[in-house]
Amino acid sequence: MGHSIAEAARRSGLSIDTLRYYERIKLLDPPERDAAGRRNYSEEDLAWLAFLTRLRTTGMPIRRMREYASLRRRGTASAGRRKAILVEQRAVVAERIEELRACMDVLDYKIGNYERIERDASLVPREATA
Amino acid sequence: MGHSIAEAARRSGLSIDTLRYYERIKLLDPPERDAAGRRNYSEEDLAWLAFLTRLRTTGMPIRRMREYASLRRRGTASAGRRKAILVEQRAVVAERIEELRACMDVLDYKIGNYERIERDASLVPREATA
DNA sequence: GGTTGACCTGGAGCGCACTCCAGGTCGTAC
DNA sequence: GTACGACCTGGAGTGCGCTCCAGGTCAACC
Repeated sequence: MGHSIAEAARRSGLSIDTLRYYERIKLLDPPERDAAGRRNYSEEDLAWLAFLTRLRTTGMPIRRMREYASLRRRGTASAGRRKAILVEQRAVVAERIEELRACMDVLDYKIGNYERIERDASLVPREATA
Repeated sequence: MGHSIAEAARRSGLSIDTLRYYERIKLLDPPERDAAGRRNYSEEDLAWLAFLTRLRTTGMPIRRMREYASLRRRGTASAGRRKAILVEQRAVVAERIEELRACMDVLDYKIGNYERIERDASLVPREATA
């Protein structure tokens, strides 16, 4: 019923190697194994994986994700600490978005400059041939 | 008149080591030197450096920045190629912002869950003592 | 029963972007 | 004239997040 590592990789967008690596470093709890010792990921495993990849996308370092993962293992008592981590990360993301927006403005300005150069370049011949 | 490496570092927010490293890998043209062989950064050097750090903030890999830097050295003829790089990077940034926004929604959802847990936790005792 | 292919393990290797270090040279302040 | 601090060089080292590899097991299909 569960999912092979190949399928978990496909669904999460991570490589098979990365899945095993995440398990080694305790980001992922070891999934069930079938009779032959092959990993068998549950839907819950995949949901957790999906959340991890979100955290990764926000730029959260693995160290911090491990901290979150270990708190999760401790159950409800750690909910406050976990929430604090997410709230902090939310602030990090908000700031990052602002940074990127500022950089985008600079890019737009520079791109505008290049467009002006192009217009000038196409103007000169026109004047020359007028 | 120029700026020492310490001051260039302070103004750019990079470390002295990073400035020398950028020069080694040809991101930065070698600045002037004073009589004693010490680097002397011009305003123009600092402006270029400021732009580089913007590109870095957008997540552009050094490899690509080097490409841009080398085009710049070739002068006006390379303007089209340089513009193309910036336009592409603009798209990268726009996409990244969208990704981050999506992740922020997930974070908000999760944070909301934790808040619900907190409310429930403070509700139970109230009911118990009622 | 042999081949194939997906999976397993432990461990080495890699690319990136720095960061640090040893050992040396200058110029200024005492 | 010497102590100090800022700078210099070439090269080694670091931390992160994977990624790859050798050598092996196992189940299924021909």
